[in-house]
Amino acid sequence: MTKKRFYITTPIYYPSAKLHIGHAYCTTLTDIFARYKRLRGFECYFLTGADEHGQKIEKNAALAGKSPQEFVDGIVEGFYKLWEALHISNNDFIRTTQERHIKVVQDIFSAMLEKGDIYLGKYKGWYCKDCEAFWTDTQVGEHHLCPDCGREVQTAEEEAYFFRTSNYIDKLLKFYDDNPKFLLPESRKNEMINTFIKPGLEDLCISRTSFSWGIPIRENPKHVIYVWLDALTNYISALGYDSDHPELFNKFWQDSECETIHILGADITRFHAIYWPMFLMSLNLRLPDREFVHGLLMMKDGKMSKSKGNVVDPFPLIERYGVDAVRYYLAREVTFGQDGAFTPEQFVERINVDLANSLGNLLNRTVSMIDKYFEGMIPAYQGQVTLFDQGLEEVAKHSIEQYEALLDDLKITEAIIAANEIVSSANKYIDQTTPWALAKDPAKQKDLASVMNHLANAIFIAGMLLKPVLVTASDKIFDQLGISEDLRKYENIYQFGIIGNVKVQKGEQLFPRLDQSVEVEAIQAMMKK
RNA sequence: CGCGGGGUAGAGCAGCUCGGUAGCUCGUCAGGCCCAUAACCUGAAGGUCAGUUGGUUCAAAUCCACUCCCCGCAACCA
Repeated sequence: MTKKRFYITTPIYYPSAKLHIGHAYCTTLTDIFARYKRLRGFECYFLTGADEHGQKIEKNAALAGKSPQEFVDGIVEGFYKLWEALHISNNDFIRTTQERHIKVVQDIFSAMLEKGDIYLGKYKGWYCKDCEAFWTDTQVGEHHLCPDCGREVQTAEEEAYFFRTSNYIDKLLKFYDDNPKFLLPESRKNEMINTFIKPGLEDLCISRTSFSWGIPIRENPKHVIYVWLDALTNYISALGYDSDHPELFNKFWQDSECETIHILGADITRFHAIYWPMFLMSLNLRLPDREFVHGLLMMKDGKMSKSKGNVVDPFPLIERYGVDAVRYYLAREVTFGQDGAFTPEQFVERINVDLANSLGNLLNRTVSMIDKYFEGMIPAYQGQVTLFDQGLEEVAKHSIEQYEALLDDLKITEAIIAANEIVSSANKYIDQTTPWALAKDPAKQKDLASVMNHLANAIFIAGMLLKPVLVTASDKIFDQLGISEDLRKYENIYQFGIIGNVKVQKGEQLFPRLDQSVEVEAIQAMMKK
């Protein structure tokens, strides 16, 4: 069942405005999974990117007095910076305006047209003359007003190409049945079937003539490809599908030994779970193994939106609290797969409780004691000496097992909780073994040595399990424990006691405790900007 | 009857898939410890799990039905 290679993707984000913490959420969680797989020695190809076409971009660019390309270039520059700040380890970044992508989309269109899966029809919708834009029923609302300019809209129709979904509905339903783990959480599958397929799936409109910022259709250049056939194709065009260099595509997409995983938000589930498999069927390509739908990070007063002025920009958070704290918060606070809310109070509390009080303080007190009692030298492992040694080792073993099973299943939040069990058990272990008392008794030196060794090893394991999240702090932990480069390998956590006979190197506090009221105010100030 | 998610101690959440002592973090109170980042450890108070609803069962937070309330989506805002 376990595959040896992984291909994991985020959606490609729309560069009509700056990214907010919701984008950071999705990308960070995907990154954690990619790093985890690589840490365990698997090849993992991680893709993210930008979806740069469409009317909204065309319009925003005009407003900014730029060409669409100049406009998106500027915004995408911000994407790069954010991913760099978050230490996102993507292997590639696809932009739908790149030549490598455009050609593939045009070829795919041609192939589907020839095959008869695409036909020319009429698109009917609400049209705003002033904005020269089509809108959907829900966008115009009961009063049929343009969501942009507020003027009244009229029904209108234009010539457009459609993808014939009827050819693939039965195949798709069978695919769902044959692959129960394709779409997770499972409730999403029912939603797809009940909401969209059962009532009668409409054909998908895939071209427009009302604007020009898009990939032109070769066979009929007054049309540009509209959204999803363009956007979804990124997952394979980035790998070199339909190019002179299909090596990555063969290795990470077509090879059944590679597990392909799309991470996406609930709002675009339909496109990924219904149309994308259909497109791939039409092209006779392999389908993704898993699509994982994550929840939305909401603000206390509802969904993040510019009009509410409650958008959280991740940059100042990273600047003030560090990349590890922000990544940790995103992964731990909200259960991956469910909706959650961002609040400054919870942000500060999470970091203080888990990172400062538990993990940071544990490292600090351990290193201090090793300094004090053994002149900085971690004693060698000598088996289970004190009454509590076995218990701690068992917790570590259990945590590792849990962590791996959960993370393999994309249960990232739960996996972190499993890793944290080692930390809290170690803190308790200190109180149980009372090393300061052992230190006063010459007959208890062996016990004391064992306690210090167990603590160092427990912290090593916790640090390793958290490494996909704490991209800089884990190495700082290992530095303080004096663990050499060649010992910093994931497989070493299976051998409790491997750390020993090395000199610790006390450093700065890993995560200084934050002042709740000061920091909450600071974050609130960031949100107002 | 559009679709989905949710209503569990003062706050924020887990548990519900596979029914059977209601768990975690913060806060509060009491104690311990002194290695440590006023951190760490122990204990206590506080909830009968939206519904003075119906059903299944020896037994329901957990399954079924109904009702009420909140949120998201509704065919380009992760």
